[in-house]
Amino acid sequence: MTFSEENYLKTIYHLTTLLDSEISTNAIAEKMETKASSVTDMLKKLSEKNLVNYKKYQGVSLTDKGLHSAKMIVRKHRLWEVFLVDKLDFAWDEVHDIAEQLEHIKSEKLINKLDEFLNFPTEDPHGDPIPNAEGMIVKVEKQLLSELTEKQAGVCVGVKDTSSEFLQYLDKQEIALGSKIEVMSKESFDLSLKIKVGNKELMISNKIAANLFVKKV
Amino acid sequence: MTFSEENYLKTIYHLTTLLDSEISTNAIAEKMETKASSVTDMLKKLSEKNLVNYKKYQGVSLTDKGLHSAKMIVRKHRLWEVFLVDKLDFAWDEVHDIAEQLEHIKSEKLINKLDEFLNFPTEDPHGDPIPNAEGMIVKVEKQLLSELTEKQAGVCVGVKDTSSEFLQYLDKQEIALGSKIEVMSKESFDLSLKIKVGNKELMISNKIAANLFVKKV
DNA sequence: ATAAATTTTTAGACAAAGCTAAAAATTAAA
DNA sequence: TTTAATTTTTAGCTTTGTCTAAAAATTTAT
Ligand SMILES: [Mn+2]
Ligand SMILES: [Mn+2]
Ligand SMILES: [Mn+2]
Ligand SMILES: [Mn+2]
Repeated sequence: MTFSEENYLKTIYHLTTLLDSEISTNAIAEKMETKASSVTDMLKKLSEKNLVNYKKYQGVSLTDKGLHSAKMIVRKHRLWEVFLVDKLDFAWDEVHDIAEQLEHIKSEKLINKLDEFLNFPTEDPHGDPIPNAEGMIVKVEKQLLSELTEKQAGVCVGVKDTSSEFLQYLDKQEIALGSKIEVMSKESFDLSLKIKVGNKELMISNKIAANLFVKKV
Repeated sequence: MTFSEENYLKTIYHLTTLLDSEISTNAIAEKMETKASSVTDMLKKLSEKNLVNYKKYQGVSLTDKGLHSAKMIVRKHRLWEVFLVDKLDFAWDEVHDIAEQLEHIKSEKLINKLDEFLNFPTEDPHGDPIPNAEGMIVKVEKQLLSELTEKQAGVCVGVKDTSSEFLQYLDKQEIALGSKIEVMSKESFDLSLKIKVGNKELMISNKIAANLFVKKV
């Protein structure tokens, strides 16, 4: 499988986890910053290899084989991110681009030994689940901070947006995975929140809250 | 730089360390198991980018820029090999193919952090030197076991042939980097050797001896 | 239900990197 | 020093993945 094929499969997989339905050509093109015509070409190729179910004009979905391949790529991506953060001491906002390259290294033995070396982590540095060697994923129940109501509290367990800007904002506010966050009050006008992290209080916009996953406590 | 360009540079570098002179198109083609015509195409491209000095029909050599790039690729290859053996517990005959992939990952920060994580090794699992971040190489004086005469002894410090077959043969005979090897006698007819490793004596062909580097003691 | 807007596919081109076959240059042999 | 053998380059073709522009299908609006 080429890097390009792998990137398409991964994109289709990610889009599927957001909207569980047939994925449109345009959605793929937008996410991959490429042209719809290129996507169509690739969908034909992936369909030929039985990695996707594709009927023209009807969108596309992953076959069992395609789903498994996609999960193995995601597994590699996230395990390498754990390696970079835990072992090489990278910050959580620096690892994605490198993992985009490392996820294409082909060696089952390598990834399984890496998994063992890292002590079989179930989540990556951004709180995303890591599929195991069989493709099984441990689902952690979590919700967006923006869904909590006043006086509710939760532990930060993940981020939706993984951009450097957002992650660095969280660093600046000393919000990390594991931080306990309490909703002090909610402004009905713009849905902004006053929250308490540790013993500090701060105001965050709804946009921030809608990109932080918490587990209610 | 593409994977392909990097592989050509690395090959030219390796050939240069063997025969310090202009490298021929055919030599490159043979080593890379490709066609001479493909090599010519690539040499033009590398020359255009000022990575090699190329005059047609006159062979090729690396420019300073090309030499540095080649060394950085070799550095990555060998550091990843150390990682695989020391941290992930791979055998020394299993790591080359994986390192062939990993050497193309682009991130200076990654390779320098890996270097630190591994404690700045100067040699890879096969005894080959690892260029530092500036491209400097610590040369260890070593010679082939086949060059020793009767009664001389040395410590095994490297292998010339790094094929799985050869490395596994050494494993079977319990010869590893660091093993002390003593030449008991040498057969003048075929240059085969009777050697002592640890407290075991064994016979080895000249071909074996000509692929083992030792440091005289 | 028809027209307009949007999405998706097709057709045709291009760059990268490889190949084969033929031509040109160099090197070795007679 | 010619001729023969070898090496290297050129010319032309193929595949992969991309693009633009135009055509076709689908969806939305009137
Ligand atoms: Mn990532
Ligand atoms: Mn991640
Ligand atoms: Mn190697
Ligand atoms: Mn090596």
